[in-house]
Amino acid sequence: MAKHRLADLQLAIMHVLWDRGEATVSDVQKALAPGRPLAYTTVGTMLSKMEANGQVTHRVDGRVNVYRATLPRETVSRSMVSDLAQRLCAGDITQLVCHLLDECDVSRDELTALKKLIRQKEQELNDDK
Amino acid sequence: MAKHRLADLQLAIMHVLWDRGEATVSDVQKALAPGRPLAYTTVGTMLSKMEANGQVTHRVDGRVNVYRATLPRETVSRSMVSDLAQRLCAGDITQLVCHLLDECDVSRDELTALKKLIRQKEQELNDDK
DNA sequence: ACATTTCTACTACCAGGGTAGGAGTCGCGT
DNA sequence: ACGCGACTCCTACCCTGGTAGTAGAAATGT
Repeated sequence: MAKHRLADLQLAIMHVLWDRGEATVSDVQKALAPGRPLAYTTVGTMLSKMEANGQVTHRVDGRVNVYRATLPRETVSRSMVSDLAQRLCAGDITQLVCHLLDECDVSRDELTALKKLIRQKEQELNDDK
Repeated sequence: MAKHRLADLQLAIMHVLWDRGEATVSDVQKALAPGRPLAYTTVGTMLSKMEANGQVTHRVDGRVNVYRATLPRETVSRSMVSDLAQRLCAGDITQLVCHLLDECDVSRDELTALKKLIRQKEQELNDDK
């Protein structure tokens, strides 16, 4: 599978696009503004570059461009996570999760959710074979 | 905590350094060669840049430079993982692990190891409060 | 009708990663 | 003594992300 490695700002923009389905430059700028105030043109430029990279497309609506992500969130997330897993610990998932649990403080609920997730995965393994 | 975001080649180099403790340019080059053949000077240049970034140091041994990572593997791993977690799903660990399990195919053993990990983490949570 | 806002499009610039060539040095084998 | 190989150092490029200014068009308010 292709590696969709998005940089910082690009990822932030994608999140906006994913959240709303479509967005204009100014939509994106406003959405990013708290925590990341950028010039209007900065956002526009980035969106153009991203279109050149094939990460987004736009359609014209009147005189504004409306952008849309070309890839679903899931695809990108998975790709980036597994990419990091490869580069960081040669695909050793256990180790990665270990770091994750160590670094961020996980709540009890999250742990419970994780356990459920794992059981589910085990189930799938059993079904497959 | 500081964000130690290492790029591709940088990470690959760090792995070599972490594995052997110390290494010369040619050590690194040779270690990288299968799968990533690079000019001797390329490796040297990168190492210099990394020294400028504070990621490695070197000591002089005779007429060769011997490089060493300034940060332990664990620190970098944790930092990069949690960094990605932030950027990708606003710190939602569960979701991240979910992607991880979906993308890479996990073995039964890994699942078992993960379960153990989680139980351990739950224990810690209990002890703390 | 004119000034103001709102957009797009184009251009520019810097930083950092990635890659490598050339110059000069030092030691070693023959 | 000399050439060769191994090294370091410096310089140079290209690409991409990130940031923004300027020009010009189009809608909008008054």
